Amino acid sequence: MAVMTRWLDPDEQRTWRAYLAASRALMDTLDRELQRDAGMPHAYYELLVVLSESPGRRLRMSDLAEAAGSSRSRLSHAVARLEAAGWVRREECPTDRRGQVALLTDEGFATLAAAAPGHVEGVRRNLFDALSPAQVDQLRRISETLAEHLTG
Amino acid sequence: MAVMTRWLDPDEQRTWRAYLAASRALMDTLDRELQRDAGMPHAYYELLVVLSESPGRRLRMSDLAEAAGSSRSRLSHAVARLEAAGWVRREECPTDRRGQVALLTDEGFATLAAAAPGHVEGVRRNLFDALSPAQVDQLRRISETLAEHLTG
DNA sequence: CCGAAATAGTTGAACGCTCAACTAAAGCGC
DNA sequence: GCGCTTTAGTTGAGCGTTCAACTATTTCGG
Repeated sequence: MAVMTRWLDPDEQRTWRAYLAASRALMDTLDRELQRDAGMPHAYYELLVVLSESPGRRLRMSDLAEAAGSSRSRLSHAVARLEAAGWVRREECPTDRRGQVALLTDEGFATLAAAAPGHVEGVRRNLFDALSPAQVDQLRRISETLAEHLTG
Repeated sequence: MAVMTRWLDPDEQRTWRAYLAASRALMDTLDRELQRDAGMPHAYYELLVVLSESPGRRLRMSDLAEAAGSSRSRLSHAVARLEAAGWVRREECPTDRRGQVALLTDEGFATLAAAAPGHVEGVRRNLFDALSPAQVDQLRRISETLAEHLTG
């Protein structure tokens, strides 16, 4: 059964290629800055942010994985690294003996607090400074739609 | 010298988090699909696309790196893999004895041709189908601005 | 020309992610 | 209560990327 491929039209092509170039450049830049200034990749920074905003600075592994859009395996490996760095600790979950709770340490919080200003500056410089307020609004709507479409 | 951090306002926060969630979900999905259907990550697919569109299906390593937004090191490793898979060959550059030319093989072209319809469908399903034509246009302008801002 | 600096590309180690396989504990059906 | 299935999380192998160090060639200043 030969189904015709709906190829991308020229506008879609341009959009897709520009999107790829921009998002790769943006994430590469932020990742490099964060690695240089805080000694961690952006994905780890995000985990610390989520933990820092959770009540008691702690979260079940599954909840942390979901909040960060991470697979369980990825999170296990990541938390192992973060624990080795002294930024996160694991504790047994009191209500489910299968469970583990990841907990941001004071040292982890301090590291995050030290890294945050530089990182926010980076996000500003590399993303928001280049866009008009209207474009920021458009990007928010587009991203929320896509996130919903992809994960919801 | 204490410089106040220009923190993100709530709208920027929302935008940034939605963008992160969406772009990660999108690339993860496309990467998984391409790995499953074509046995290669998205980054390698992009390299084959660039080569397939170049005159003689060949490009200097540096030019390929730039066209794909890749570091030289990344490209060296990638081309080594692609060569082992039989999809790319390396040749000496006739005009510069330091240089190498990467060349898409017939087998590489066939693999790309086989993978393309499924991948394009994936891009459509996961990206364009969720957006209105106006949003596609907005995303194109935003991405082109950002790509320019980040690399230009 | 000649030496210094720039450019092209590769390499290996360290690290992060994916995938599949695994252990252990809940939950569910009857 | 007793299996069966589902859920929580970990593990190790394999792969892709980064970074710094390295070789080889070319370019440029004088």
